[in-house]
Amino acid sequence: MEERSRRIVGAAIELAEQGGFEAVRLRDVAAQANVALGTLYRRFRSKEDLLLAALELELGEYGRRVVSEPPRGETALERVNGFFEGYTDTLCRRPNLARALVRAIASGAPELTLKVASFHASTEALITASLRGEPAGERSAAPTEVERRLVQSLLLVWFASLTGWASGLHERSEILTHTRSAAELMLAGRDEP
Amino acid sequence: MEERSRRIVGAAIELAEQGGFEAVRLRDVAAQANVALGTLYRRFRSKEDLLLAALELELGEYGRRVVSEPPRGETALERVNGFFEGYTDTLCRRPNLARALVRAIASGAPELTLKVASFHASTEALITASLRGEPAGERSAAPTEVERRLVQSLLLVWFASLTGWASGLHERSEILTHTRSAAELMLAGRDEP
DNA sequence: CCCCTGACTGCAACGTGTTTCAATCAGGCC
DNA sequence: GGCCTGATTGAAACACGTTGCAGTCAGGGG
Repeated sequence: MEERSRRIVGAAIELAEQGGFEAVRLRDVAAQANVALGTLYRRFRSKEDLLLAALELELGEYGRRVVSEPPRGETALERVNGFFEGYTDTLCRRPNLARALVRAIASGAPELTLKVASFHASTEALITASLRGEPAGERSAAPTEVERRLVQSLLLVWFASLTGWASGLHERSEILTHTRSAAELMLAGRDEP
Repeated sequence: MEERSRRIVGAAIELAEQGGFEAVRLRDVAAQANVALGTLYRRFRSKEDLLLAALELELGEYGRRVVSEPPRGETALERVNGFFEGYTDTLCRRPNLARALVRAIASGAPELTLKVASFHASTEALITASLRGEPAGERSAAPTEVERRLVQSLLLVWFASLTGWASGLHERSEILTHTRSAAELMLAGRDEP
């Protein structure tokens, strides 16, 4: 990402961290990034688009680490739980920011579809890697049908629970409770290689 | 619901049906319901609140039917699938409207927390009734721990997939594919009474 | 019948996301 | 150096959710 864009995203992150979604007033973002409003709109299609870029920035680093070195653990269940724990913590460490980002990704604005899809896709890759306990990459085997369904279901549970937390439905800890409990139900009695 | 409120919600539904979330301009809603804008705001706290009321109106009838007479089927899996099929069809029959309602419920506006929680709670009751194949009510036994987790996970999968559909991530049919596949994974090998 | 209260109305105003536009600037190319 | 192109700026304007307010109305209690 180019320096000017990074500055804009950085400003958005700072504002979101302090006051959540509503505090990210685009005039303020532009001002804080020393940029005209028009420039912001040349680089980001909307407020949600900007926050989605922030989301990638926030989780990208962690994601790259997991791809090359998935969580350790004896069983698939432990590894998957470990992954979600780290992923969720990374995101939710700064709650105001996290809520703002989640709100953006859940907003359903049609111009975001592609970016949201790619976020989901890369999260699925991370879950798959954790499930298997081996790095993701060109050389890893394509997921089996069961793996795909499992991973998809886990992603959906995690994501719905995350948005539930973001809108005040439950505590942060329940994001993991929900995900864990789904993982247990689906992995019960499944063989380990 | 009082007649005037119903008229307002009705107007919102009509507009949403035609042009989705953005077409629900509150000035238009008020005009079409023959009501002043202030009246609308006396009765609904926000646009999302109004659409949430519309959601209840849309699904309430179907929900009441399911509570008293859950889907038939030999296995829990069949019954649960049957429920989600009906529930999803009822909602998604008018796609523009459905997308608008889903967008409202997923918006994460803090003033909606209570209503959203109650929507989730009643949906959980419907899933539980379908799982068991018996009517819900005062007299039914409290759910076991496993039932609770199962139902919760299914709700989350369905809900996340619904919002995914609403924001253009995938086809309507995949909402059921996802839910079914999670249900199969979680119900595999579970005993039937 | 009169009054009181609470809802309703019409309208103006505000805030913020988004768009537009003319003027300016920067940097590569001749 | 002069020029062309595309990005940037500053500022104004628009759309729509939301709020505030002064005036009106309805209907129930005295």
